[in-house]
Amino acid sequence: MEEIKRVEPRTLSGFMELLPQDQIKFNEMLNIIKSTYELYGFLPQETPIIESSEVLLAKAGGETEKQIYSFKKGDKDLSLRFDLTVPLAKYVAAYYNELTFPYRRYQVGKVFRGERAQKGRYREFYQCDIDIIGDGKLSIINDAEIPSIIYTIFKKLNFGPFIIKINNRKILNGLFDELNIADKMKDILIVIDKLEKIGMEAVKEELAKLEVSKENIEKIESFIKIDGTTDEKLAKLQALNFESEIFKQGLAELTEVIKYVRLFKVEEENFMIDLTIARGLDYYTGTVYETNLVGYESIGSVCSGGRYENLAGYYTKKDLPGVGISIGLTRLFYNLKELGLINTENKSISKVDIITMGVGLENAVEISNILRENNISNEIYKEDSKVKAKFSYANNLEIPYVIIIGEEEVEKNMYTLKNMITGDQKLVSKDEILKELV
RNA sequence: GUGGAUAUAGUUCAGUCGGUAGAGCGCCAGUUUGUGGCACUGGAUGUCGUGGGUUCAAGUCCCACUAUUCACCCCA
Repeated sequence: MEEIKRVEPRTLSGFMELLPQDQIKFNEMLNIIKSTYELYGFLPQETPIIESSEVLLAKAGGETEKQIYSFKKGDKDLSLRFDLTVPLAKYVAAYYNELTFPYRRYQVGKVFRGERAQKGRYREFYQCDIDIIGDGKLSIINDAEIPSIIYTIFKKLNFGPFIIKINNRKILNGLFDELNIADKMKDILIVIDKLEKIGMEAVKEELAKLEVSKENIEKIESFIKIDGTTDEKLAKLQALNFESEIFKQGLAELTEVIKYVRLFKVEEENFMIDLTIARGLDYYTGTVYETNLVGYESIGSVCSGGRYENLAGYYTKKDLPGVGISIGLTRLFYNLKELGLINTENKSISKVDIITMGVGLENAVEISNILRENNISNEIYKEDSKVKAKFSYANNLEIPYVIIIGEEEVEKNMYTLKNMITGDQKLVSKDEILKELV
């Protein structure tokens, strides 16, 4: 006999693979997210995992380009999508004439980033995106609807308290205008974004490294330290009396967003204004969001997004403003599991396992069909194994009911229904089984 | 890309001063041939990541490689 060279069955670093009990839970979360998106009327959208590099890298550069998975097939330069926003931009530009605006779509899928894998950070991960794209204009009220969707999802996911942090980039831009340091804005925002992680002192040190004057550092500090209730923060921002037009506009937008967030019934304890969130991504131009799980801030934002003024500028002349968010489900799932917040009690999908004792396979198929017609998931154990093994199968997979069919049952045209949790069993008819299980 | 750590059974890990390998869980069998979980009894399982070096002797010490992992950068 030829010897088979065995290969170690390993999975690449940075790629999540789950056992069935975890996958069941993961899919439940996925379903909650998708169904909630649809509850808000968002349309489903799919785009290819592979795109032409030219299309995908149209607006990229820097980090994105370094992290993207690219390869050649023949003479074609191809890349794996690294987010769902760029494919959305391409899609909207390509089908502009066939879409109805404002275009509200959701897309859930895997994206790829070739960076060093790390705790909760994967090279392949799920993003669950929603975006609302306007044709030329898009009401600010859309920016208030987004937190309401996040709110509904995290309420349904039921992993404990969470808080949606809301800010507006224009307020920050206005501040930098006011301080005459708009040229360093991008670097400063990256530093401010790290506040929660490294603390105020370290932020001040980093700002000093960027050659921000002492006076301006103090102003930035007192600005991001603005505290109080949501309404108090708005009032304090107003009281700054900044001349900057962009600041005034940002504040007006934020005020409007807060008003409608309340109208959308997001509870006061589940949202706040956080003047420090800026997001590294440079395409956000207005409202920005981050969501944290209260008590588990260290895992970072589990859902972020914001408003961008021009989605598809690299693909079309059309002016397409949008607002959207993305839930990083792979990271969220990983962190929740690490924290023990995921209870993976379901090891199987079947509610019933049908076991035969030498005879009765025909009866088994028949009752299996009937159960399925009544929407009861079930399976037949078909292997010629010992009785013990048959029951162990149901037990290991924690299938709650077993139907046993043997000589006695076939003769009487009855079934033994066993409850695997209590251990009780009884001889019953088809009708009684349905009555018990439906 | 930069810096640290780790690699032993299916899995989680122990292995002292260098002296040819262990535990829990899981798996298999039995107590129980129409009954799983619990309990008890028994059993199987290893190129000690790969290659080289030191040594009478290496899982253990040294070197290289590979893989994994944590942090930084950046981000979900």
